[in-house]
Amino acid sequence: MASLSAKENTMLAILGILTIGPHTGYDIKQHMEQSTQYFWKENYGQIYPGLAELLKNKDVAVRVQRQDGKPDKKIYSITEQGKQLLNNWLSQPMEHMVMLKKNELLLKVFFGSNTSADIIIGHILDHKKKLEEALQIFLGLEEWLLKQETDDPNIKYWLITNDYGKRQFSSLIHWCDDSISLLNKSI
Amino acid sequence: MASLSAKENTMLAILGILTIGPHTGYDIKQHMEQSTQYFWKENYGQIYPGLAELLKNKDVAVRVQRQDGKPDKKIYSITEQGKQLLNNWLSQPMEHMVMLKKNELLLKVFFGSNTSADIIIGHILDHKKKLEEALQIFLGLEEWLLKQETDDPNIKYWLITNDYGKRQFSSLIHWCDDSISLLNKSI
DNA sequence: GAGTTCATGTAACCGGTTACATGATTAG
DNA sequence: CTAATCATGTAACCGGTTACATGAACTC
Repeated sequence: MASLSAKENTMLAILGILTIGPHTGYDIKQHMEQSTQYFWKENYGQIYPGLAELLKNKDVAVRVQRQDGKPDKKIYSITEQGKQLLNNWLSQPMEHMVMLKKNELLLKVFFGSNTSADIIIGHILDHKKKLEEALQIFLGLEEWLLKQETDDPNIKYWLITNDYGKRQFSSLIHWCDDSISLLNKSI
Repeated sequence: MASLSAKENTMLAILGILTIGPHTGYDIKQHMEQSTQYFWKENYGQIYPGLAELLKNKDVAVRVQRQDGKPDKKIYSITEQGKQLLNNWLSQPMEHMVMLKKNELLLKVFFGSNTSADIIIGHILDHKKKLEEALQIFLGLEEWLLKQETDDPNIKYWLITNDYGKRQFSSLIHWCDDSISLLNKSI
């Protein structure tokens, strides 16, 4: 079980997807876009080299499926060793700080006194619209997850991660409303 | 008013800080760590080159203050042209998506079925502790802001950005509690 | 005909982070 | 005696994003 350093989390995210079932590199990206997209996403520039290194370390295995007209499919699956690696990573504590992503909206609001309140209100309204659209996706996903077989041990965890986004976005929609009325009051 | 491209937001963040008053590069970092740290932070590797380019474009001006024992202080202030640039940026719409930062905690929770519930509960508890500490900072900052002169037009905007963090973190603390009890139920 | 989907992969670019270099003063 | 603070700046590293290359099949 060689250490991974560097692109570590990328590779663990790939390994995680492979616990669900065998995937091609292409599939992995598609899968992430449907499930983990709002907190984790990789692009091909990371996935293909990541898979190559996982293969080199024997944490995954490949089966090549011939196709014509398209490049051959390389279907990857997780090995026992890969499962151990994932398991070890899962139990490792994280020293990540609680820090938000760089947020351009907040940067503009923070310096809002340098322009008119209406402009800031406009930005917040735009943001609210996007939050509401995103919230719909979480609600749709929740509904879908609740319909699935209850004996799949993943469902519980997937509902929890979905709930994280749901709550966060709901509270931010309220922030938009309250901030707008606060700014309107003082015009 | 030359276009900035690239490191654009970094430079606008610097310009924004300079609307509050003249600052050295060193001060700007300190200032960001106290005020915008949870949604915007730059390091010297960006601030010093950023200031150099802003100076080249005449969006800021410098005054050098001799010091002995330390490098001379370069005190930057925003020019009229810089104010126009900032103002223009403030009114520009953003096409940022609503997307969270890559979140290692959620990645582990998402793949939680590959380990024991206790381990995931442990991670969530660790996270909760950090959220609570961060929330205290927001509450402290809010208290301080409310004590300031009410005629400073910045205060209102700073309270709003602070509130963003406050709400987000509060709702996530609840998520921690609810997720833990959900995971405990099924052990 | 143009654009999207499937499917692989590489190369270049670009920005953010860390480490290094310098060096006096003050606090523990 | 060590570490932190003030104060500037550069260089190297590293990872993430975008674009490119290839090419058949299918949809609009």
